[in-house]
Amino acid sequence: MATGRTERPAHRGRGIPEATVARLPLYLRALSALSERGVPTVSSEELAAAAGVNSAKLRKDLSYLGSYGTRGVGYDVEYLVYQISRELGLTQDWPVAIIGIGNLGHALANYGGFASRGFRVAALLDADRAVAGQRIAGMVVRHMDDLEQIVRDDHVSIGVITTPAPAAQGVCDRLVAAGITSILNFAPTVLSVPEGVDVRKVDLSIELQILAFHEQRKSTSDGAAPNLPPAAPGAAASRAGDVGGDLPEVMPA
Amino acid sequence: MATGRTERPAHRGRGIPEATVARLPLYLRALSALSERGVPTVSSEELAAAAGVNSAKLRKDLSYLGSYGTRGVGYDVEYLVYQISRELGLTQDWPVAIIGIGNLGHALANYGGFASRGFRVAALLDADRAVAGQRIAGMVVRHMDDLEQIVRDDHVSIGVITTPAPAAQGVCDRLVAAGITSILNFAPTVLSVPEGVDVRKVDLSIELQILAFHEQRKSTSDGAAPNLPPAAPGAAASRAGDVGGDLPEVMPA
DNA sequence: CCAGCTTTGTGCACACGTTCACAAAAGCCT
DNA sequence: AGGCTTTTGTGAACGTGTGCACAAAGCTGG
Repeated sequence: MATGRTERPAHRGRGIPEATVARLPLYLRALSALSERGVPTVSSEELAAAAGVNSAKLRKDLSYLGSYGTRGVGYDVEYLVYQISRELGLTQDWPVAIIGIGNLGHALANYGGFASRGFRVAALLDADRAVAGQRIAGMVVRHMDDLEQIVRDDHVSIGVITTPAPAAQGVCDRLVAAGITSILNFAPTVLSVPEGVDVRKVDLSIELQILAFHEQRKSTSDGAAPNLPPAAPGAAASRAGDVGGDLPEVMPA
Repeated sequence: MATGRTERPAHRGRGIPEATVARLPLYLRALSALSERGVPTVSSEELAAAAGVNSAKLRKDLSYLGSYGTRGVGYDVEYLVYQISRELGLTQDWPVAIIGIGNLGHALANYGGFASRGFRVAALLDADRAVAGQRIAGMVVRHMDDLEQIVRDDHVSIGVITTPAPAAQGVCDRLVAAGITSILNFAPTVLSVPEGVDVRKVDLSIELQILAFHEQRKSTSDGAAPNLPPAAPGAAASRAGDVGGDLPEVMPA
């Protein structure tokens, strides 16, 4: 969505659909597991099951990468691991900086899943001078003042923001100014960035709210009557007067 | 996707598109900020900017909830906060259990964002008896043995899995057996669940890989030549023999 | 009470994503 | 060598999501 290349005819040649890109890591993980078990080849049906998608989708996804795979046999596991890794850019090193060493930043610094697949935690930073200087996961936490220098010297290419929400935009701006063009944001805020910078968001609270929505649906449709009379259309207008009233408690009655 | 109601004509009446549901929490957050600043009304243009979406999309999203909003004026902030909250099911209490108190589970237990909006951490569980019994975030960690009883007694409705990957499916199965139908999974595994159970996945490693993909694109299209000669079609077949070779290092040459 | 301005709600067209279903390719067995 | 089986790769139909553009609705000022 942030990647608005002007001239993209379709997805012929080098254009892989965004939805496909988002699934490649899933396939890669399943393939890695097969590889470790020494499985030499896998069919689209088996791999799809392992990745939790349907097989037609998997085949179409893989077809964007090229015509790997052998009809009547399946896909060579090792070869496909390599092709997907290369496509995702995992054959190179991606130094990552984590900014904001609170509970979450601390956990991420220690998180094993980070280290695998070319992602290397190159630096930990915090704005609090009491935190900077501490050793975490074998690294010394640096102070925010050194951000620009660290990005430059360590060739940091991805910034992970785990600060409190109010600080996130400021940190983001500094990262962008320092040349970072890929940001993973854990702070519950919308970050605004210039064209060409990719931001991905991980938001716990949003995920829970989506779950709650579906959960509510389940319980209201199973037996209990939907807890709202459709509230005559036009109610918004007739009610627009009582601004400032504590509607949340009043309306539902 | 998991919600496969047989008869859903379109989105008239009570059917809100999934994409819209995913954005409602965003709007809600923006609205809450406005509410705290005492702003009484907001236009679709302003709210859209605050939520980082375009205004037509926002209006269409809100129109699924009903015809709140007043032409020529905008939306009443408080009223809309309430309507979205109700639609998402946030007017009720959602007790959450966190299973797996490692780095991440520990961080989540202390995470403030959890507590807001009706989500309440009702229990922390771990399979390790050395962890069970510890006090974290003011709660005593319970042992996995008590899972079923805790779910029942505390009316837990959402399970958060923060165990290592190999343990996740087993925990998931026990949660489902105990009656949980909403799961937030942080373990890097595909969980298989019966129909009717919703699973949402938060996967750090996948997000990083997607960023890496785009980052790679940026650098290869800026100047440097694409680092692969298209590798004659049919190569997969001719190469299918050398299984077991360390292709990853060999192929790129 | 009317004219003009603002802003919502939505019909429509288009883009993107998913799934079906099948021809083409490859291996295998007799 | 030829037919049978398996499985890929993809054309085509369908469904979902996005964005434009505008009519309808409401407010305000004269």
